Amino acid sequence: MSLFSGKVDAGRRFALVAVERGIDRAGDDGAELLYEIPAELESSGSLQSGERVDVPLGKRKVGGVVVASGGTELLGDIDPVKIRPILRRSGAILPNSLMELAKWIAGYYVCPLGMVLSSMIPSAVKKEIGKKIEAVLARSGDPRDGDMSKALAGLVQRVDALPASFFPASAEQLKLQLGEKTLRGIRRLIAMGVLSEQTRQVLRPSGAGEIGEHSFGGDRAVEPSPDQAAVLKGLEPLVCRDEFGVHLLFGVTGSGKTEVYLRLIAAVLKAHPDSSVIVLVPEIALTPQASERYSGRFKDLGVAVLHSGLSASRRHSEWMRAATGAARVVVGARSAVFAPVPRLGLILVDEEHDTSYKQDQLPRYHARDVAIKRAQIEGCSVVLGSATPSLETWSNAGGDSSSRAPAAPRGGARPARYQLWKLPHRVGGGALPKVQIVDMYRERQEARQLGLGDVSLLPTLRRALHSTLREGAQAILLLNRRGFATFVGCAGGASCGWVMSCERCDARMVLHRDAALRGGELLRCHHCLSECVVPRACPSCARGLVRLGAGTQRIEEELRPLLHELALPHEAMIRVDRDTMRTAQDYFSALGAFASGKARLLVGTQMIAKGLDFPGVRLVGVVSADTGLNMPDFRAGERAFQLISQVSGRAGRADSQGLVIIQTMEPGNPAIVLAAEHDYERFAAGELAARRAFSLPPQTRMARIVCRDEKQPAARERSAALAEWLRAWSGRQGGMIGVAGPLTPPVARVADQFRFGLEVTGSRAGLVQDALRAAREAGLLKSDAKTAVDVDPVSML
DNA sequence: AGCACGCCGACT
DNA sequence: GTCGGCGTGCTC
Repeated sequence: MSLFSGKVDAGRRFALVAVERGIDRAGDDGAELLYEIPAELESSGSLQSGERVDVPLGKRKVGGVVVASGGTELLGDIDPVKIRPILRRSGAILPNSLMELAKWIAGYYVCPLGMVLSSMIPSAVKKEIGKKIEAVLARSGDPRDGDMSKALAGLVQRVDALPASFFPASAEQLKLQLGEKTLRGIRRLIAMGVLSEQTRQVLRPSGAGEIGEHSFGGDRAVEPSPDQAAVLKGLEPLVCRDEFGVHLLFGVTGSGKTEVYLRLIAAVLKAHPDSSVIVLVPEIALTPQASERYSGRFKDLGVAVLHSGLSASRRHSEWMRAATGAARVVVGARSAVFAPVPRLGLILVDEEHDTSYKQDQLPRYHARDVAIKRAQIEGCSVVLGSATPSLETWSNAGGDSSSRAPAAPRGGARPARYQLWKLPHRVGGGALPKVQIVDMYRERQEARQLGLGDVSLLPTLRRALHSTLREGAQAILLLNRRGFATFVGCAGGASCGWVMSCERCDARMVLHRDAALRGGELLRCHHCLSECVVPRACPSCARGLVRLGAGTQRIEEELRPLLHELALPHEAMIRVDRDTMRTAQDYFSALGAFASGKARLLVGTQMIAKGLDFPGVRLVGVVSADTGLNMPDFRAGERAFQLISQVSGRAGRADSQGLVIIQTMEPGNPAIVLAAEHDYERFAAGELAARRAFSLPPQTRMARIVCRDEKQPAARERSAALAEWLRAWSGRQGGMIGVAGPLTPPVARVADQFRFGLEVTGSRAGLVQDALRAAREAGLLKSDAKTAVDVDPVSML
């Protein structure tokens, strides 16, 4: 250290950087690392909090985000020789509001800050994909003297006549603008010093991305229905007011929620000309159809669409358009909640109940709750929309008026109950579809008597399908199960009992029969994705095998003869599930074929239940409403209700009334009966009463901790130790926290990892937070490969 | 996440 | 003796 070190240190600048790796030093939430800012890095302005930088970490270079910058006061007790310099600023920058949001997410969802920040910025932006260096020309000085031809002098004059904003421009652009045939004159001007050569960075998006961008102008503002007008009259002034507020738009399928969204967006953008609006939709609903409505209506204000079908460079450019305010409407799935708009005017969360808003990897955030927190930070409104709101949202909106207990606010937001707005009727007076429940026990007997054998499509659905297709209308069949058969076992039944299960998971393997396999069969584990061939006979007793439990492939096979009978081509039926829809493009083209009428029958999993609006659909069949209903998850009933309601809503829009046929083994189950009666409110009231009786969410708040280990005892012991510690902690706090576990999950082993779960519950989110924070600070709890912390889980499996 | 350091079993 | 197993902890 030099004699002048004091003096030298005084000028040195340092930055705290949250690096992208999973550094989660327990206790003091100082997971950030200190780096020195080289003076030359700040020659073009000082380094601000929120800027993305590259820093050295060990022997590697990693990305990170500056959390704070300052002088020697940041040094603290860190050994100064360890401090290394920041390598580069990448240019991307997160506004302060997003930095604050990131810190909240890191705390609330138990995740290192660096990881949260990393997931806020799309990888295409981090990798700077599509960024090109382009040579450009700028107007620089007067011509050096010397003899100049008349023509050249004229060219200089014409260059000077161009508006200053035209520069910098590429030589090619300038040539076109000046009407020159060649670049010769321009080259002369460069040589004379009239123009100077520079470089600039441009974003050149390439590849897929046209989806949803060809604005046909197909959308036109329609006169609002009386329902819509009433909601808009009340809601518009509230969302235009510059303050935090949460609203639930509860509208039946086909009630025109989107038109309300569009008008709210227009109102906010008009009231605040510097603001932008974020629209969140479930990934699967982000179709060209849907995004076109936004692009069409707000063409002039700029619409950025972020969906999984985008090329990386397109994603980068869309993100930048949102960041610069070039696009004032941002439409996207979950992660679009982090769109770095300069000023946020409103967030819309469509299909608010959709579980795809919850990220199932770190950080395990819920985009709806993050949206609410962001709106609170930025002082704007959130409008949640759904025909089947999550019970969390419904109770926060006071929809369940029988509840006396004040609802806990989501995500630790300050206690602001949501305002409830209803759209109880379909637009144009269209009727909700007629729903018929089919008792599968009864109809299976009928099917056998008719000589149909063991089929999945029972007589009533079969007849309805036949007449619908014969009359030229379209039909949708839902079965929320992929593959051909979910059960492959010994034909000997109970006398042998052998079942084909996965070697690495405690789960049965699913039989797939794929066109890609040339009619061949394959067993696949849906948990670890391993595959194997089907044994010729039972390996235990050499008897034959049975294939039970139908999936979408079996339905497809059962339908082939029907298509044949109706002289419909092979392409008239499309199967839509994760096996056939590998890319967003597959999905878009399938929907295109159905929209054009080329396809008449759509068979699929829940992928087909969301956001599609095809007026030609007259029949919707739910092949088995019981799939999912028997899941060991307290939300199974809620899920089933939502799925049946959503898919039913696809039937009979516009003028014709639709028919929905629901096949079930439990024709009396409230989730099914009330979905058939389109009675969300009664379903919610009953379900909430049950949740209260069992102290389940939304009555309480929950966090789930899953310990994993390839050795079963190790997983159990870690889980038990954590449970014991949490119970002791809770005891010291007066027993405010409930701890259940270690619990064996329904699938106790996945990919040779044994799992044990804990459920931490409390009457308020803050209590659960306190418990998690205490465990984290005691060094017992950190999110890593062996421990998963899931706050407000949406799935208990 | 990498990648070091470090403390116990089978080899030249 | 030493080579190397992968458990634990650090990276400014």
